[in-house]
Amino acid sequence: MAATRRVGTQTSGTRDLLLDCAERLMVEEGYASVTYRKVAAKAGVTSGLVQYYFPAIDDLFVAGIRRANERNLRQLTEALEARPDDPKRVLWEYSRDEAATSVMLEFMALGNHRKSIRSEIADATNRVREVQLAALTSYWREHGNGEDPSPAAMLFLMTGLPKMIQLEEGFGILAAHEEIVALVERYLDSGAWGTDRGNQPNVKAPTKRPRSRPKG
Amino acid sequence: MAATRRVGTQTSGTRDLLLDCAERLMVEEGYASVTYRKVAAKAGVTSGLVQYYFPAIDDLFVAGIRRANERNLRQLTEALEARPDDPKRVLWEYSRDEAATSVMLEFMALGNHRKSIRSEIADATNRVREVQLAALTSYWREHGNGEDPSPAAMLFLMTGLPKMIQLEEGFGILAAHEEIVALVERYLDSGAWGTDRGNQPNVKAPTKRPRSRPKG
DNA sequence: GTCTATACGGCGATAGAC
DNA sequence: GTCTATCGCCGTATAGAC
Repeated sequence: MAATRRVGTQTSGTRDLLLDCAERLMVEEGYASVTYRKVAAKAGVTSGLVQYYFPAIDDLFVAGIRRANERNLRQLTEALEARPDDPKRVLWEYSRDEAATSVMLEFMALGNHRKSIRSEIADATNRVREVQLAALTSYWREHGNGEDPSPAAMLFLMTGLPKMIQLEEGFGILAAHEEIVALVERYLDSGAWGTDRGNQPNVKAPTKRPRSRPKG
Repeated sequence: MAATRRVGTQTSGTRDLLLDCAERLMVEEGYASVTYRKVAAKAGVTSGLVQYYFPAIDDLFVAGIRRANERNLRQLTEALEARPDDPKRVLWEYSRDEAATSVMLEFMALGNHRKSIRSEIADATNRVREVQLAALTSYWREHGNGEDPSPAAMLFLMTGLPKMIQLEEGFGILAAHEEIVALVERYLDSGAWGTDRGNQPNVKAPTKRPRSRPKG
């Protein structure tokens, strides 16, 4: 509601500038440093002006989540289209991107007790999930063998495990993360869950995961 | 360091009272409501007195994490001793406890940008993990068949999946949570990962998971 | 050792001046 | 559209009463 509000001209460069500054502050110092006063200082304006565009501080976060999610959706779609032969590997690698996950975890932490942010994250996640599930499902219809986990379960594993691993690693929690990763990658390489073709592990992709997805 | 500080007599009832009030505030309203002034009001003392026992607000959280972790460790040990025939099921059910997980997630959110809290959580988690891994490992030595995931990997799955599920559910993220749960429980019932005995799914435990572990 | 009183700067939010 | 002034709450520091 308030989140949808758009103050100023639609072409307002100021608004985008403020979002850029807020996003950089968030990445560099965490959400606790995203305050009206600090965003204003970074953008070279007064804090009142920031409040003009984002009447409540959560409006700023919600707008940031939306913008970042649009970026992610675009990138995900491209990655899926570029590699239609193995969507589950695409999702696994997509979810293992560190920058994007750390920002998502940051937002989740922030949303833990801020209703408007929490539901914005749910919406964003569900939109991404829709695309992911569609890709897995259509692949499953052609190649699935009826015994393995369903597309929805596969999706949870391919996207949930990397997030859990990164969450724990960020805290310094010891766990068999490398072993889990190796386990999944062996599974992906085996071509399981879609067995009518050999499913070579990599046509051209290296064995290393990407590390450079934009941080939003 | 500052966290180790102990002001007042060791038997100070005031200190424990303050920790109780802080914990209740945390559960009822979230960590954002755990402030010197609110804890003091709840305990019927001045905020200065709270500061006397916990010079920085994070000291209060750290002390709370420690106390809660001791409770959890005690309960986990009892549960493992009561059911030595299937430690992985004990860990699965232990990790599916909602109250304990939600408080842990609360602390993780809090620790996301508070160094002293983050490392206290890591310590607490690793201490619990040590006990869990020891139980799984000794079971694995007697019953394992050498092909399935290692004890450490099994531990990550049995404890990590429930946390991920609860994290997502708390946000309203749609995912195949029920299917994953069913999948794991079918796996547990099958007696896999320790196949020399039939491993009846339940000797006396009901199929429902516990819901009442103390919230720390 | 325990506890109170007070002050300071930073925060989100609001009302209103230009 | 832009910016200022002000409010109440926050964590923290300190001085001192009992």
